[in-house]
Amino acid sequence: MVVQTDLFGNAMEQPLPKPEELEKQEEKPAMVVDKNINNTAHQYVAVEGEAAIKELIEKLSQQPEISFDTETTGIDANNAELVGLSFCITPAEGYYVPLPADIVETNIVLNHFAELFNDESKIWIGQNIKYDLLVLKWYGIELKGKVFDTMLAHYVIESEGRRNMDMLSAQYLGYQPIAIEELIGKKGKSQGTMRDVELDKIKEYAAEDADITLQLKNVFTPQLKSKEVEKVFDEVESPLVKVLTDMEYEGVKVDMDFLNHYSKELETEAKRCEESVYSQAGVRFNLASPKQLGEVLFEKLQLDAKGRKTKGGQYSTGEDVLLKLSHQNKIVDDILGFRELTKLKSTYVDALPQIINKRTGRVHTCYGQAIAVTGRLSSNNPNLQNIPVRTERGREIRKAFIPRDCDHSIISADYSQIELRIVAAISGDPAMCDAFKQNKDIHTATAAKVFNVGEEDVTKEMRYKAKSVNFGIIYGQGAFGLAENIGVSRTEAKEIIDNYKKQFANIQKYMDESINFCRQNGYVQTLMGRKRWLKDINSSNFTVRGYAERNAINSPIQGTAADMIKLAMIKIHNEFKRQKFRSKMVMQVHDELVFDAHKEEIEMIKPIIINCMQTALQLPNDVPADAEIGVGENWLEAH
DNA sequence: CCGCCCACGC
DNA sequence: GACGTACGTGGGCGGA
Repeated sequence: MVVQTDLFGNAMEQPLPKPEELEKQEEKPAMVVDKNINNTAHQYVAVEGEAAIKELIEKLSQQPEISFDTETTGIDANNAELVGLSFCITPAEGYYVPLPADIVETNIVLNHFAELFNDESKIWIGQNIKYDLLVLKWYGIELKGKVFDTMLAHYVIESEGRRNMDMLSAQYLGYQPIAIEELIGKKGKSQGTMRDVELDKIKEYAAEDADITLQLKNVFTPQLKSKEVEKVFDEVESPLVKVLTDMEYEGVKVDMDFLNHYSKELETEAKRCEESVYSQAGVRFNLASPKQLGEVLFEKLQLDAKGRKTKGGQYSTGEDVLLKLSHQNKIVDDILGFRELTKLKSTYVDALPQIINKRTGRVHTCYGQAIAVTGRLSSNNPNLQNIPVRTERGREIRKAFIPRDCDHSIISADYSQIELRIVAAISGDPAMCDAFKQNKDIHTATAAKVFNVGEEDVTKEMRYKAKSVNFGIIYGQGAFGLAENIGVSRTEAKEIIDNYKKQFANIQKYMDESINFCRQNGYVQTLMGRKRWLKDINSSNFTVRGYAERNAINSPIQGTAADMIKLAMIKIHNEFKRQKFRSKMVMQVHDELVFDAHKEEIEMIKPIIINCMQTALQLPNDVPADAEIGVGENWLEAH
């Protein structure tokens, strides 16, 4: 890379691109993609009429494993209509069952499949099968057997990168599938739906999908074994699919009136901040534009001669930069106020009501199960994993997440300090393990060690600093970052860190071992054997290697926490089903689970939730996992 | 339409 | 002297 320097050869203050952007070249196995539907032998059959359908079902019922796919009218599973089903049990042979637009007629056809779908011994193979399960669930259909999701198989084999079917097919089969644009047109307003595609075309497309999925399954199965990721695939990701399907189906109720009211309040306050900024600046501009704001602050008002620049060449106007200017000019308070208020309004308060499902009056997030490289879930439409909690005005938004009716309450259960407990357990550090076994406040215990005082003499300041160090440890933070974070000199920060490493010697050892393991094996892994491959771990580039090293430290910690809560979710889901509770698990926020709980069941499910969370995954060195639980009439109250 | 900047969570 | 805290999603801006 080229380092930007000034006239004297000094590096300029300019953030570097993220290390992963530096070495973009992908080292994908070069497979020639020369196959497609036109040059590949195949037999795809449209199956219509009761007799033919029953004959197909008879054939399918003989098979232990069935690849299948749904064709629908849209990508939102909570609103999509079924257009057809495709099946494949032998490569290059596929079946497509069209379903009529008339819902009554469709249900008649689907009824024929009831017995097949109810067969607990079947394994259903799909690509992103959660989508299909969710669509079917809206039709009252539940597949009782196990699932094999090729997307999830690829996720545990290689957690980085994208994995849509077209890419997987090209990369692993050398086969270019029919593009969906050929059927419904290019993305945009004029795009049609699968409902309008003539049978001959949709038959080829749909059956091809099921066929490719089966072939991918055959490629991935031996790789799961050779890469030794069967455990996390079989015990974590595969059983989680149905849990997430049910959670997405349930959704969560959102108080629209509350949000609409709150929106007006935020509007008024934001306006006041905005006007105040303009009058202080002596000029009107678009305050929502960082570019314009930067010019006003650093050129017109001359707030700071050496304003930091972003990599786009603009003045940086992030919160940390502005806070350092706040002593120079009171305008900063109003700018930050405006930022907070408009962020809350546009991203949450105004967005959530728009995304409420008309059928259910609830929001149905979609969990990404094969996105985050560490093994965490992601959430979108809406993202329920970044609902504000830090500020007073932000927290208010949590009041909008409410139980389904007055017979229900919200329960929230969260792991306490789970990542630090994992650090203690994996490193086997005796001081830290003991602190958790004795259920001490970990940051106070850390502070006592680092500052060499009795626990009863730990001040708020010391605890705060120790908490920052603990946090930094998880992310492989250095002295610079710590100093920046807690507002001390780099020298003092370095002293704190050095003392920390002395007091918790095994943690340093763990970090070194993690990096060494990665250097030798090319990957790091979680307790469940979830792997992350770090190709840059031996890079000669300091920045690139440092990034990989931090990931080598952080990924097993964050990933083990992800394994643990996923296992807890599976346990809880199974137990709720077994006992036929009306209460439902409705959200996951990394270390927290939220329930729409029937009031009559609260006292029964509370110990079940806590117990499942605490025992989901036994940590080494007998470090206990601890979970806290609360009940309320909204998400904020339950916390 | 897409990249950038910023900000929210854990 | 450089380096500079992990993982995500999304809104608004501004240029193509």
